Amino acid sequence: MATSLTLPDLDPTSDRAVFRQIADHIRQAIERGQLREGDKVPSEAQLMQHYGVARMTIRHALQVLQSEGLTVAEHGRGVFVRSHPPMRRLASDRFARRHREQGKAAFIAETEDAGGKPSVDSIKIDEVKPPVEIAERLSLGPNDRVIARSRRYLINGQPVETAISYVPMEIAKDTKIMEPDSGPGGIYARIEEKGYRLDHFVEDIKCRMPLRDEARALKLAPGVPVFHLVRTAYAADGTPVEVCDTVMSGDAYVLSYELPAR
Amino acid sequence: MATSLTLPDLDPTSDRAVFRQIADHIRQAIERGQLREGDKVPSEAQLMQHYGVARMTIRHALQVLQSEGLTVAEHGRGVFVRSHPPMRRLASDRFARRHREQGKAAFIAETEDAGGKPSVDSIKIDEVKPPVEIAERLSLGPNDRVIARSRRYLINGQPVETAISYVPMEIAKDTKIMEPDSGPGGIYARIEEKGYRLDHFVEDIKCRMPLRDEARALKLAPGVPVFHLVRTAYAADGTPVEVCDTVMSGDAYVLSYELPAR
DNA sequence: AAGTGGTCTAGACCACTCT
DNA sequence: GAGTGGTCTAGACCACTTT
Repeated sequence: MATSLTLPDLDPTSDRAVFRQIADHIRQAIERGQLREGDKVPSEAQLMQHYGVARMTIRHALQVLQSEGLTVAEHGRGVFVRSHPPMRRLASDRFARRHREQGKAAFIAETEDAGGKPSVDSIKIDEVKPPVEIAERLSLGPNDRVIARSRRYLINGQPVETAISYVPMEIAKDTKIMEPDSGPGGIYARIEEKGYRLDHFVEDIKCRMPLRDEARALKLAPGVPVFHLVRTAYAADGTPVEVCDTVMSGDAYVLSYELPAR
Repeated sequence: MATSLTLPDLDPTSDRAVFRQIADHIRQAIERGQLREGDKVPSEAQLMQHYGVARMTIRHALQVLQSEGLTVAEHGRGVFVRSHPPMRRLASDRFARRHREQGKAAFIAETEDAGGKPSVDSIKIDEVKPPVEIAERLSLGPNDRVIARSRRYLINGQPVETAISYVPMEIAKDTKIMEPDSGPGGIYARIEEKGYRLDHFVEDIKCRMPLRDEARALKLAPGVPVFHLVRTAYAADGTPVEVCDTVMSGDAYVLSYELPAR
Protein backbone atom coordinates (compact mmCIF):
# COMPACT_ATOMS: atom_id res chain seq x y z
CA MET A 1 0.00 0.00 0.00
CA ALA A 2 2.30 2.71 -1.16
CA THR A 3 -0.47 5.27 -0.81
CA SER A 4 -1.35 4.70 2.83
CA LEU A 5 1.12 7.40 3.89
CA THR A 6 -0.60 10.56 5.03
CA LEU A 7 1.49 13.69 5.10
CA PRO A 8 0.53 16.83 7.04
CA ASP A 9 -0.48 20.03 5.26
CA LEU A 10 1.75 23.06 4.94
CA ASP A 11 1.72 25.61 7.71
CA PRO A 12 1.09 28.92 5.91
CA THR A 13 1.89 30.89 9.07
CA SER A 14 5.37 29.37 9.33
CA ASP A 15 8.51 31.27 8.39
CA ARG A 16 10.04 28.01 7.28
CA ALA A 17 10.39 27.72 3.51
CA VAL A 18 7.84 25.49 1.82
CA PHE A 19 10.46 23.10 0.44
CA ARG A 20 11.88 22.72 3.95
CA GLN A 21 8.48 22.01 5.46
CA ILE A 22 7.90 19.32 2.84
CA ALA A 23 11.34 17.81 3.48
CA ASP A 24 10.56 17.87 7.23
CA HIS A 25 7.32 15.96 6.70
CA ILE A 26 8.94 13.21 4.68
CA ARG A 27 11.93 13.04 7.04
CA GLN A 28 9.60 12.62 9.99
CA ALA A 29 7.72 9.87 8.18
CA ILE A 30 11.03 8.05 7.76
CA GLU A 31 12.11 8.64 11.35
CA ARG A 32 8.78 7.43 12.69
CA GLY A 33 8.92 4.30 10.59
CA GLN A 34 5.91 5.23 8.49
CA LEU A 35 8.32 4.90 5.59
CA ARG A 36 10.82 2.08 5.94
CA GLU A 37 14.01 1.10 4.16
CA GLY A 38 13.27 0.44 0.51
CA ASP A 39 9.80 1.99 0.61
CA LYS A 40 8.82 4.28 -2.20
CA VAL A 41 8.35 7.94 -1.38
CA PRO A 42 5.24 9.45 -3.06
CA SER A 43 6.02 10.54 -6.62
CA GLU A 44 6.72 14.13 -7.51
CA ALA A 45 3.31 14.32 -9.19
CA GLN A 46 1.56 13.02 -6.07
CA LEU A 47 3.43 15.46 -3.84
CA MET A 48 2.63 18.40 -6.17
CA GLN A 49 -1.02 17.37 -5.97
CA HIS A 50 -0.97 17.00 -2.19
CA TYR A 51 0.79 20.26 -1.43
CA GLY A 52 -0.42 22.30 -4.39
CA VAL A 53 3.04 23.63 -5.27
CA ALA A 54 5.24 23.69 -8.36
CA ARG A 55 7.33 20.73 -9.31
CA MET A 56 10.64 22.51 -8.66
CA THR A 57 9.60 23.06 -5.07
CA ILE A 58 8.95 19.35 -4.61
CA ARG A 59 12.24 18.51 -6.28
CA HIS A 60 14.07 20.90 -4.00
CA ALA A 61 12.59 19.17 -0.95
CA LEU A 62 13.52 15.74 -2.29
CA GLN A 63 17.03 16.93 -3.00
CA VAL A 64 17.49 18.00 0.59
CA LEU A 65 16.63 14.48 1.73
CA GLN A 66 18.92 12.95 -0.84
CA SER A 67 21.88 15.05 0.22
CA GLU A 68 21.16 14.01 3.80
CA GLY A 69 21.58 10.45 2.65
CA LEU A 70 18.01 9.52 3.58
CA THR A 71 16.69 8.69 0.11
CA VAL A 72 17.86 7.66 -3.33
CA ALA A 73 16.21 8.55 -6.63
CA GLU A 74 16.02 5.91 -9.34
CA HIS A 75 15.41 7.30 -12.77
CA GLY A 76 12.08 6.14 -14.16
CA ARG A 77 11.22 4.19 -10.99
CA GLY A 78 10.80 6.61 -8.14
CA VAL A 79 12.41 7.87 -4.96
CA PHE A 80 13.10 5.32 -2.25
CA VAL A 81 14.13 5.31 1.37
CA ARG A 82 17.80 4.30 1.45
CA SER A 83 18.58 0.87 2.72
CA HIS A 84 21.80 0.52 4.58
CA PRO A 85 24.24 -2.22 3.74
CA PRO A 86 25.37 -4.56 6.48
CA MET A 87 28.02 -2.90 8.57
CA ARG A 88 31.47 -4.38 8.75
CA ARG A 89 33.13 -4.03 12.10
CA LEU A 90 36.85 -3.45 12.26
CA ALA A 91 38.25 -4.34 15.65
CA SER A 92 41.46 -2.85 16.92
CA ASP A 93 43.12 -6.21 17.42
CA ARG A 94 42.84 -7.05 13.73
CA PHE A 95 46.58 -6.59 13.33
CA ALA A 96 47.58 -8.54 16.40
CA ARG A 97 50.24 -11.04 15.43
CA ARG A 98 47.96 -13.96 16.17
CA HIS A 99 45.63 -12.95 13.31
CA ARG A 100 48.40 -11.73 11.13
CA GLU A 101 46.83 -12.51 7.83
CA GLN A 102 47.09 -9.16 6.24
CA GLY A 103 44.88 -7.25 3.86
CA LYS A 104 43.22 -9.47 1.33
CA ALA A 105 43.36 -12.69 3.29
CA ALA A 106 41.94 -11.13 6.45
CA PHE A 107 39.22 -9.40 4.48
CA ILE A 108 38.18 -12.60 2.75
CA ALA A 109 38.09 -14.66 5.93
CA GLU A 110 36.14 -12.06 7.92
CA THR A 111 33.64 -11.41 5.18
CA GLU A 112 32.94 -15.10 4.62
CA ASP A 113 32.50 -15.60 8.36
CA ALA A 114 29.90 -12.83 8.28
CA GLY A 115 28.09 -14.56 5.41
CA GLY A 116 29.15 -12.18 2.63
CA LYS A 117 30.89 -12.79 -0.67
CA PRO A 118 34.21 -10.97 -0.66
CA SER A 119 36.27 -9.98 -3.65
CA VAL A 120 39.31 -7.84 -4.32
CA ASP A 121 40.04 -6.09 -7.59
CA SER A 122 41.97 -3.23 -9.20
CA ILE A 123 45.19 -4.66 -7.84
CA LYS A 124 48.07 -2.58 -9.06
CA ILE A 125 51.71 -2.38 -8.06
CA ASP A 126 53.79 0.67 -8.94
CA GLU A 127 57.12 2.12 -8.08
CA VAL A 128 56.43 5.82 -7.45
CA LYS A 129 57.52 8.95 -5.67
CA PRO A 130 55.08 9.08 -2.77
CA PRO A 131 52.72 12.00 -2.01
CA VAL A 132 54.33 14.38 0.51
CA GLU A 133 52.10 13.39 3.44
CA ILE A 134 53.11 9.78 2.89
CA ALA A 135 56.80 10.61 2.53
CA GLU A 136 56.66 12.54 5.81
CA ARG A 137 55.10 9.62 7.64
CA LEU A 138 57.76 7.29 6.27
CA SER A 139 60.54 9.78 7.15
CA LEU A 140 61.68 9.72 3.53
CA GLY A 141 63.54 12.38 1.62
CA PRO A 142 62.01 14.16 -1.37
CA ASN A 143 63.57 11.83 -3.92
CA ASP A 144 63.13 8.48 -2.23
CA ARG A 145 60.90 6.03 -4.00
CA VAL A 146 58.36 3.57 -2.69
CA ILE A 147 56.32 0.60 -3.81
CA ALA A 148 52.60 1.48 -3.94
CA ARG A 149 50.20 -1.47 -3.75
CA SER A 150 46.62 -0.46 -4.67
CA ARG A 151 43.49 -2.55 -4.41
CA ARG A 152 39.74 -2.31 -3.92
CA TYR A 153 37.66 -4.48 -1.59
CA LEU A 154 34.10 -5.54 -2.41
CA ILE A 155 31.35 -7.35 -0.52
CA ASN A 156 28.68 -9.04 -2.61
CA GLY A 157 29.96 -7.06 -5.56
CA GLN A 158 29.52 -3.73 -3.76
CA PRO A 159 32.78 -1.82 -3.31
CA VAL A 160 33.36 -0.85 0.32
CA GLU A 161 36.99 0.19 0.57
CA THR A 162 39.99 1.26 -1.45
CA ALA A 163 43.50 1.03 -0.09
CA ILE A 164 47.03 1.91 -1.13
CA SER A 165 50.00 0.59 0.84
CA TYR A 166 53.31 2.38 0.54
CA VAL A 167 56.52 0.55 1.41
CA PRO A 168 59.97 2.16 1.09
CA MET A 169 61.88 0.75 -1.85
CA GLU A 170 64.75 -0.04 0.50
CA ILE A 171 62.50 -2.50 2.34
CA ALA A 172 60.44 -3.80 -0.56
CA LYS A 173 63.23 -4.61 -2.98
CA ASP A 174 64.01 -8.27 -3.57
CA THR A 175 60.83 -9.37 -1.76
CA LYS A 176 57.37 -10.52 -2.79
CA ILE A 177 56.11 -7.08 -1.75
CA MET A 178 56.79 -6.17 -5.36
CA GLU A 179 54.55 -8.94 -6.67
CA PRO A 180 50.74 -9.02 -6.78
CA ASP A 181 50.67 -12.03 -4.48
CA SER A 182 52.82 -11.02 -1.55
CA GLY A 183 52.79 -14.54 -0.10
CA PRO A 184 51.60 -16.06 3.21
CA GLY A 185 51.03 -13.51 5.98
CA GLY A 186 51.01 -10.63 3.51
CA ILE A 187 53.44 -7.75 3.30
CA TYR A 188 53.84 -7.50 7.08
CA ALA A 189 55.30 -11.01 7.12
CA ARG A 190 57.69 -10.02 4.31
CA ILE A 191 58.71 -6.87 6.19
CA GLU A 192 59.47 -8.89 9.32
CA GLU A 193 61.47 -11.42 7.31
CA LYS A 194 63.59 -8.50 6.18
CA GLY A 195 64.53 -7.91 9.83
CA TYR A 196 62.06 -5.23 10.90
CA ARG A 197 60.15 -6.54 13.88
CA LEU A 198 56.73 -4.86 13.88
CA ASP A 199 56.00 -3.08 17.12
CA HIS A 200 52.89 -0.97 16.75
CA PHE A 201 50.55 0.81 14.34
CA VAL A 202 49.15 4.32 14.44
CA GLU A 203 45.83 4.99 12.73
CA ASP A 204 44.72 8.54 11.93
CA ILE A 205 41.05 8.80 11.01
CA LYS A 206 39.15 11.57 9.32
CA CYS A 207 35.54 11.72 8.30
CA ARG A 208 34.63 13.74 5.21
CA MET A 209 32.64 13.79 2.01
CA PRO A 210 34.22 11.76 -0.79
CA LEU A 211 36.10 13.30 -3.69
CA ARG A 212 34.63 12.65 -7.10
CA ASP A 213 36.99 9.78 -7.85
CA GLU A 214 36.34 8.18 -4.49
CA ALA A 215 32.58 8.40 -4.93
CA ARG A 216 32.97 6.66 -8.27
CA ALA A 217 35.37 3.97 -7.07
CA LEU A 218 33.12 3.11 -4.11
CA LYS A 219 29.87 3.62 -6.04
CA LEU A 220 28.69 5.87 -3.22
CA ALA A 221 25.16 7.20 -3.14
CA PRO A 222 24.90 10.98 -2.77
CA GLY A 223 25.07 12.00 0.87
CA VAL A 224 27.33 9.17 2.01
CA PRO A 225 30.53 10.30 3.74
CA VAL A 226 33.74 8.29 4.00
CA PHE A 227 36.27 7.32 6.60
CA HIS A 228 39.75 8.29 5.50
CA LEU A 229 42.13 6.16 7.53
CA VAL A 230 45.91 6.36 7.32
CA ARG A 231 47.76 3.60 9.16
CA THR A 232 51.49 3.73 9.77
CA ALA A 233 53.35 0.60 10.83
CA TYR A 234 56.42 1.03 13.06
CA ALA A 235 59.28 -1.34 13.74
CA ALA A 236 60.60 -1.92 17.25
CA ASP A 237 63.32 0.72 16.80
CA GLY A 238 60.72 3.32 15.84
CA THR A 239 61.33 3.20 12.08
CA PRO A 240 58.13 3.60 10.05
CA VAL A 241 58.07 0.70 7.62
CA GLU A 242 54.72 1.03 5.84
CA VAL A 243 51.86 3.49 5.38
CA CYS A 244 48.43 2.31 4.27
CA ASP A 245 46.02 4.96 2.99
CA THR A 246 42.45 3.71 2.92
CA VAL A 247 39.08 5.21 2.07
CA MET A 248 36.02 3.36 3.37
CA SER A 249 32.34 3.86 2.69
CA GLY A 250 30.93 5.42 5.87
CA ASP A 251 27.86 3.30 5.31
CA ALA A 252 29.64 0.02 5.53
CA TYR A 253 31.91 0.32 8.54
CA VAL A 254 32.01 0.63 12.28
CA LEU A 255 35.53 1.07 13.58
CA SER A 256 36.13 -0.29 17.03
CA TYR A 257 39.14 0.34 19.26
CA GLU A 258 40.07 -0.93 22.67
CA LEU A 259 42.10 1.43 24.83
CA PRO A 260 43.80 0.43 28.05
CA ALA A 261 43.02 2.63 31.06
CA ARG A 262 46.58 1.87 32.22
CA MET B 1 41.25 40.52 -7.89
CA ALA B 2 38.06 38.54 -7.63
CA THR B 3 37.70 38.58 -11.40
CA SER B 4 41.05 37.11 -12.38
CA LEU B 5 39.57 33.61 -12.40
CA THR B 6 39.07 32.27 -15.90
CA LEU B 7 36.70 29.37 -16.28
CA PRO B 8 36.59 27.10 -19.34
CA ASP B 9 33.63 27.11 -21.72
CA LEU B 10 30.99 24.42 -21.85
CA ASP B 11 31.61 21.39 -24.00
CA PRO B 12 28.47 21.13 -26.16
CA THR B 13 29.49 17.68 -27.41
CA SER B 14 29.63 16.28 -23.89
CA ASP B 15 26.94 14.02 -22.48
CA ARG B 16 27.58 15.52 -19.08
CA ALA B 17 24.77 17.80 -17.86
CA VAL B 18 25.51 21.51 -18.12
CA PHE B 19 25.16 22.09 -14.36
CA ARG B 20 27.64 19.27 -13.73
CA GLN B 21 30.15 20.71 -16.20
CA ILE B 22 29.91 24.06 -14.45
CA ALA B 23 30.32 22.43 -11.03
CA ASP B 24 33.33 20.54 -12.41
CA HIS B 25 34.96 23.76 -13.59
CA ILE B 26 34.59 25.48 -10.25
CA ARG B 27 35.65 22.36 -8.35
CA GLN B 28 38.78 22.12 -10.45
CA ALA B 29 39.55 25.79 -9.80
CA ILE B 30 39.37 25.03 -6.09
CA GLU B 31 41.45 21.87 -6.36
CA ARG B 32 44.10 23.63 -8.41
CA GLY B 33 44.32 26.47 -5.93
CA GLN B 34 43.02 29.07 -8.37
CA LEU B 35 40.35 29.62 -5.74
CA ARG B 36 41.59 29.39 -2.17
CA GLU B 37 39.91 29.15 1.21
CA GLY B 38 37.74 32.18 1.79
CA ASP B 39 37.87 33.34 -1.82
CA LYS B 40 34.66 34.48 -3.43
CA VAL B 41 33.27 32.34 -6.22
CA PRO B 42 31.97 34.41 -9.16
CA SER B 43 28.41 35.60 -8.54
CA GLU B 44 25.41 33.87 -10.06
CA ALA B 45 24.99 36.81 -12.42
CA GLN B 46 28.60 36.57 -13.57
CA LEU B 47 28.33 32.84 -14.10
CA MET B 48 25.06 33.22 -16.06
CA GLN B 49 26.83 35.78 -18.25
CA HIS B 50 29.91 33.60 -18.73
CA TYR B 51 28.08 30.38 -19.55
CA GLY B 52 24.96 31.87 -21.15
CA VAL B 53 22.56 29.69 -19.16
CA ALA B 54 19.55 30.25 -16.92
CA ARG B 55 19.99 31.17 -13.29
CA MET B 56 18.53 27.90 -12.02
CA THR B 57 21.21 26.00 -13.89
CA ILE B 58 23.93 28.03 -12.17
CA ARG B 59 22.24 27.57 -8.80
CA HIS B 60 22.06 23.83 -9.37
CA ALA B 61 25.80 23.74 -10.03
CA LEU B 62 26.55 25.79 -6.92
CA GLN B 63 24.32 23.55 -4.85
CA VAL B 64 26.29 20.50 -5.91
CA LEU B 65 29.47 22.11 -4.61
CA GLN B 66 27.77 23.17 -1.41
CA SER B 67 26.52 19.68 -0.66
CA GLU B 68 30.05 18.41 -1.29
CA GLY B 69 31.15 20.73 1.47
CA LEU B 70 33.39 22.74 -0.86
CA THR B 71 31.62 26.11 -0.64
CA VAL B 72 29.28 28.10 1.58
CA ALA B 73 26.74 30.66 0.43
CA GLU B 74 26.27 33.81 2.47
CA HIS B 75 23.03 35.57 1.82
CA GLY B 76 23.59 38.98 0.30
CA ARG B 77 27.38 38.56 0.21
CA GLY B 78 28.22 35.77 -2.18
CA VAL B 79 29.46 32.20 -2.37
CA PHE B 80 32.82 31.46 -0.81
CA VAL B 81 35.28 28.60 -0.75
CA ARG B 82 34.89 26.90 2.64
CA SER B 83 37.65 27.45 5.09
CA HIS B 84 38.38 24.59 7.37
CA PRO B 85 38.63 25.06 11.11
CA PRO B 86 41.79 23.94 12.84
CA MET B 87 41.67 20.23 13.40
CA ARG B 88 41.69 18.88 16.88
CA ARG B 89 43.57 15.65 17.29
CA LEU B 90 42.32 13.06 19.73
CA ALA B 91 45.04 10.62 20.68
CA SER B 92 44.25 7.17 21.95
CA ASP B 93 46.15 7.66 25.18
CA ARG B 94 43.90 10.55 26.23
CA PHE B 95 42.30 8.37 28.88
CA ALA B 96 45.49 6.92 30.25
CA ARG B 97 45.49 7.28 34.01
CA ARG B 98 48.38 9.70 33.91
CA HIS B 99 46.26 12.28 32.06
CA ARG B 100 43.11 11.39 33.83
CA GLU B 101 41.53 14.76 33.78
CA GLN B 102 38.30 13.85 32.20
CA GLY B 103 35.96 15.60 29.83
CA LYS B 104 35.79 19.30 30.43
CA ALA B 105 39.16 19.70 32.12
CA ALA B 106 41.01 17.74 29.43
CA PHE B 107 39.24 19.64 26.69
CA ILE B 108 40.10 23.00 28.19
CA ALA B 109 43.76 22.17 28.75
CA GLU B 110 44.26 20.71 25.27
CA THR B 111 42.49 23.53 23.50
CA GLU B 112 44.43 26.22 25.33
CA ASP B 113 47.68 24.43 24.55
CA ALA B 114 46.71 24.54 20.88
CA GLY B 115 46.05 28.28 21.13
CA GLY B 116 42.24 28.13 21.03
CA LYS B 117 39.62 29.46 23.43
CA PRO B 118 37.64 26.55 24.83
CA SER B 119 34.22 26.69 26.39
CA VAL B 120 31.61 24.21 27.52
CA ASP B 121 27.89 24.86 27.65
CA SER B 122 24.46 23.21 27.69
CA ILE B 123 25.45 21.25 30.77
CA LYS B 124 22.51 19.22 31.92
CA ILE B 125 22.16 16.39 34.40
CA ASP B 126 19.13 14.10 34.29
CA GLU B 127 18.00 10.87 35.78
CA VAL B 128 16.52 8.93 32.87
CA LYS B 129 15.71 5.55 31.43
CA PRO B 130 18.52 5.11 28.91
CA PRO B 131 18.04 4.46 25.16
CA VAL B 132 18.12 0.74 24.43
CA GLU B 133 21.56 0.75 22.77
CA ILE B 134 22.98 2.39 25.86
CA ALA B 135 21.20 0.02 28.25
CA GLU B 136 22.61 -2.93 26.30
CA ARG B 137 26.13 -1.62 26.54
CA LEU B 138 25.74 -1.09 30.27
CA SER B 139 24.18 -4.58 30.72
CA LEU B 140 21.14 -2.98 32.34
CA GLY B 141 17.63 -4.30 32.52
CA PRO B 142 14.73 -2.52 30.83
CA ASN B 143 13.72 -0.61 33.94
CA ASP B 144 17.08 0.41 35.35
CA ARG B 145 17.76 4.11 35.47
CA VAL B 146 20.91 6.07 34.77
CA ILE B 147 22.37 9.51 35.26
CA ALA B 148 22.77 11.29 31.90
CA ARG B 149 25.31 14.13 31.84
CA SER B 150 25.01 16.24 28.66
CA ARG B 151 27.31 19.02 27.49
CA ARG B 152 28.56 20.77 24.38
CA TYR B 153 32.17 21.70 23.66
CA LEU B 154 33.14 24.84 21.75
CA ILE B 155 36.42 26.23 20.39
CA ASN B 156 36.55 29.97 19.79
CA GLY B 157 32.78 29.99 20.16
CA GLN B 158 32.30 27.39 17.43
CA PRO B 159 30.64 24.20 18.66
CA VAL B 160 32.67 21.11 17.78
CA GLU B 161 31.27 18.27 19.87
CA THR B 162 28.27 17.21 21.90
CA ALA B 163 28.49 14.46 24.47
CA ILE B 164 26.21 12.57 26.82
CA SER B 165 27.65 10.32 29.51
CA TYR B 166 25.48 7.62 31.00
CA VAL B 167 26.33 6.18 34.42
CA PRO B 168 24.19 3.53 36.12
CA MET B 169 22.23 4.98 39.05
CA GLU B 170 23.71 2.30 41.27
CA ILE B 171 27.19 3.76 40.70
CA ALA B 172 26.31 7.45 40.49
CA LYS B 173 24.18 7.74 43.59
CA ASP B 174 25.65 9.58 46.55
CA THR B 175 28.54 10.90 44.42
CA LYS B 176 29.39 14.15 42.70
CA ILE B 177 28.52 12.42 39.41
CA MET B 178 25.04 13.78 40.09
CA GLU B 179 26.30 17.35 40.31
CA PRO B 180 27.30 19.68 37.45
CA ASP B 181 30.85 19.89 38.79
CA SER B 182 31.89 16.31 39.25
CA GLY B 183 35.09 17.30 41.09
CA PRO B 184 38.79 16.76 40.46
CA GLY B 185 39.59 14.03 37.93
CA GLY B 186 36.01 14.02 36.65
CA ILE B 187 33.49 11.22 36.80
CA TYR B 188 36.10 8.52 36.21
CA ALA B 189 37.79 9.51 39.47
CA ARG B 190 34.42 9.31 41.24
CA ILE B 191 33.71 5.91 39.72
CA GLU B 192 37.08 4.60 40.94
CA GLU B 193 36.47 6.00 44.41
CA LYS B 194 33.33 3.93 44.47
CA GLY B 195 35.49 0.82 44.11
CA TYR B 196 35.38 0.17 40.35
CA ARG B 197 38.95 0.12 39.09
CA LEU B 198 38.90 1.23 35.47
CA ASP B 199 40.53 -1.30 33.18
CA HIS B 200 39.88 -0.37 29.57
CA PHE B 201 37.65 1.54 27.17
CA VAL B 202 36.05 0.45 23.91
CA GLU B 203 35.27 3.09 21.30
CA ASP B 204 32.88 2.35 18.42
CA ILE B 205 33.05 4.90 15.64
CA LYS B 206 30.67 5.60 12.80
CA CYS B 207 30.80 8.26 10.15
CA ARG B 208 27.52 9.65 8.82
CA MET B 209 25.58 12.77 7.89
CA PRO B 210 24.19 14.64 10.91
CA LEU B 211 20.57 14.51 11.97
CA ARG B 212 18.75 17.83 11.93
CA ASP B 213 19.22 18.42 15.65
CA GLU B 214 22.90 17.57 15.46
CA ALA B 215 23.47 19.94 12.54
CA ARG B 216 21.83 22.68 14.57
CA ALA B 217 23.67 21.96 17.82
CA LEU B 218 27.04 21.89 16.05
CA LYS B 219 26.18 24.71 13.61
CA LEU B 220 27.34 22.46 10.81
CA ALA B 221 27.61 23.78 7.27
CA PRO B 222 25.77 21.73 4.67
CA GLY B 223 27.89 18.87 3.46
CA VAL B 224 29.79 18.31 6.71
CA PRO B 225 29.55 14.78 8.10
CA VAL B 226 30.03 13.79 11.74
CA PHE B 227 31.87 11.21 13.76
CA HIS B 228 29.50 9.33 16.04
CA LEU B 229 31.65 7.82 18.77
CA VAL B 230 30.33 5.64 21.57
CA ARG B 231 32.84 4.89 24.33
CA THR B 232 32.21 2.27 26.97
CA ALA B 233 34.34 2.19 30.12
CA TYR B 234 34.93 -1.20 31.76
CA ALA B 235 36.04 -2.02 35.27
CA ALA B 236 38.69 -4.65 35.96
CA ASP B 237 36.05 -7.34 36.52
CA GLY B 238 34.51 -6.63 33.10
CA THR B 239 31.57 -4.59 34.39
CA PRO B 240 30.66 -1.70 32.09
CA VAL B 241 30.52 1.39 34.30
CA GLU B 242 29.92 4.24 31.88
CA VAL B 243 28.91 4.91 28.27
CA CYS B 244 29.68 8.20 26.59
CA ASP B 245 27.83 9.00 23.36
CA THR B 246 29.49 11.80 21.42
CA VAL B 247 28.89 13.49 18.09
CA MET B 248 31.79 15.45 16.63
CA SER B 249 32.01 17.75 13.65
CA GLY B 250 33.91 15.79 10.99
CA ASP B 251 35.56 19.06 10.08
CA ALA B 252 37.16 19.60 13.42
CA TYR B 253 38.66 16.26 14.37
CA VAL B 254 41.28 13.73 13.52
CA LEU B 255 41.04 10.65 15.68
CA SER B 256 44.31 8.88 16.30
CA TYR B 257 44.80 5.41 17.76
CA GLU B 258 47.88 3.44 18.57
CA LEU B 259 47.59 -0.33 18.24
CA PRO B 260 50.16 -2.79 19.55
CA ALA B 261 51.41 -5.34 17.00
CA ARG B 262 51.70 -7.77 19.91
C1' DA C 1 1.72 4.20 -23.69
C1' DA C 2 1.90 5.82 -19.15
C1' DG C 3 4.46 7.06 -15.29
C1' DT C 4 8.62 8.29 -13.34
C1' DG C 5 12.67 11.25 -12.44
C1' DG C 6 16.53 14.52 -15.02
C1' DT C 7 17.55 18.83 -17.11
C1' DC C 8 16.69 23.48 -18.42
C1' DT C 9 14.35 28.02 -19.33
C1' DA C 10 12.60 32.70 -18.15
C1' DG C 11 10.67 34.94 -15.44
C1' DA C 12 8.91 36.90 -10.39
C1' DC C 13 9.44 38.68 -5.73
C1' DC C 14 11.90 38.57 -1.37
C1' DA C 15 15.74 39.19 2.25
C1' DC C 16 20.23 40.28 3.31
C1' DT C 17 24.76 43.04 2.85
C1' DC C 18 27.45 46.67 1.51
C1' DT C 19 28.47 51.48 0.35
C1' DG D 1 20.28 51.74 -4.12
C1' DA D 2 22.87 48.22 -6.19
C1' DG D 3 24.31 43.72 -5.80
C1' DT D 4 23.91 39.41 -3.81
C1' DG D 5 21.73 34.94 -2.76
C1' DG D 6 16.79 32.53 -1.33
C1' DT D 7 12.36 31.00 -2.79
C1' DC D 8 8.86 29.86 -6.02
C1' DT D 9 6.16 29.43 -10.42
C1' DA D 10 4.78 27.29 -14.90
C1' DG D 11 6.01 25.62 -18.28
C1' DA D 12 9.21 22.50 -21.83
C1' DC D 13 11.58 18.42 -23.51
C1' DC D 14 14.31 14.30 -22.45
C1' DA D 15 15.59 9.48 -20.66
C1' DC D 16 14.52 5.57 -18.14
C1' DT D 17 11.24 1.89 -16.29
C1' DT D 18 7.16 -0.56 -16.21
C1' DT D 19 2.94 -2.44 -18.13
